[in-house]
Amino acid sequence: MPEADAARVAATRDRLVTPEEATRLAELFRLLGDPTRARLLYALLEAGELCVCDLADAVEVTDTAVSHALRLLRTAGIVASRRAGRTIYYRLADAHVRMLLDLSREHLKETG
Amino acid sequence: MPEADAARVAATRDRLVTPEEATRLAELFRLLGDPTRARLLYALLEAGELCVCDLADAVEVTDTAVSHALRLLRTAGIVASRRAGRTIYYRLADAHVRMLLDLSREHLKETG
DNA sequence: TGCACATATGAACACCTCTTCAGATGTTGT
DNA sequence: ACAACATCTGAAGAGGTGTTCATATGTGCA
Repeated sequence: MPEADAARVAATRDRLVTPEEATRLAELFRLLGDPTRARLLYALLEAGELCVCDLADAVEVTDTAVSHALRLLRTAGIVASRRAGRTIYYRLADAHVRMLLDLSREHLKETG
Repeated sequence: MPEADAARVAATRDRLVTPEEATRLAELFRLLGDPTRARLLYALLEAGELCVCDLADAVEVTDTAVSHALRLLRTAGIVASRRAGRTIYYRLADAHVRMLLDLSREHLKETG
């Protein structure tokens, strides 16, 4: 039996996905897996920051539906918000989300 | 109907993914957004290749459920299969899928 | 050919999700 | 304080989804 390589062992353990983690990952994907929410997110990817009414306009759904959708995305940490007077601006929460959206677009482009 | 920043909305809508593309992207994410399917995919990410019965064992669901899940993933081009006798081995379809699964894990790790 | 095995399929049902409607909350300007 | 505005919230119904059960297909071996 070869000697244990601590770094490699740690790296290997990192790769293991527990049922709980998989469930949380599924939850993340599930939130992206709705046409309205997906369009909202890609709108934010392009625009950087938009308020609810602009998002409703861009995606062509009622502001109520947008508000409901954004609440799910916000509580999941996928988007973040900032208040300016009575309007509230939303943006993608972090670089990982942006990369995720970009990468999946690549996938679609190359696989048809 | 709330007021909207017309110029910004127009500029965003121009570069925006089309509703059709967003719908297809949502469809992709939706398929990843189920605990059973997610666990199957991450099992394949680790193992490389597994047959239906091994997947059922690993994820602890009936092989019928696995078969149903794999059909969705297969017709969507997320997994590919190979027959060896009466057993059928499944694997992730391409590098994009692998990157998508990896990247989302990163997101979860860093955002808690 | 006949049997056991691995996987696939179709229908049915319980469960969840998204949208809509009506109304509430919080903010700005007069 | 009031009215107009932007956003949020809760409830309810239509529609979609995943699992299960029973059965079918296809493969290898005797």
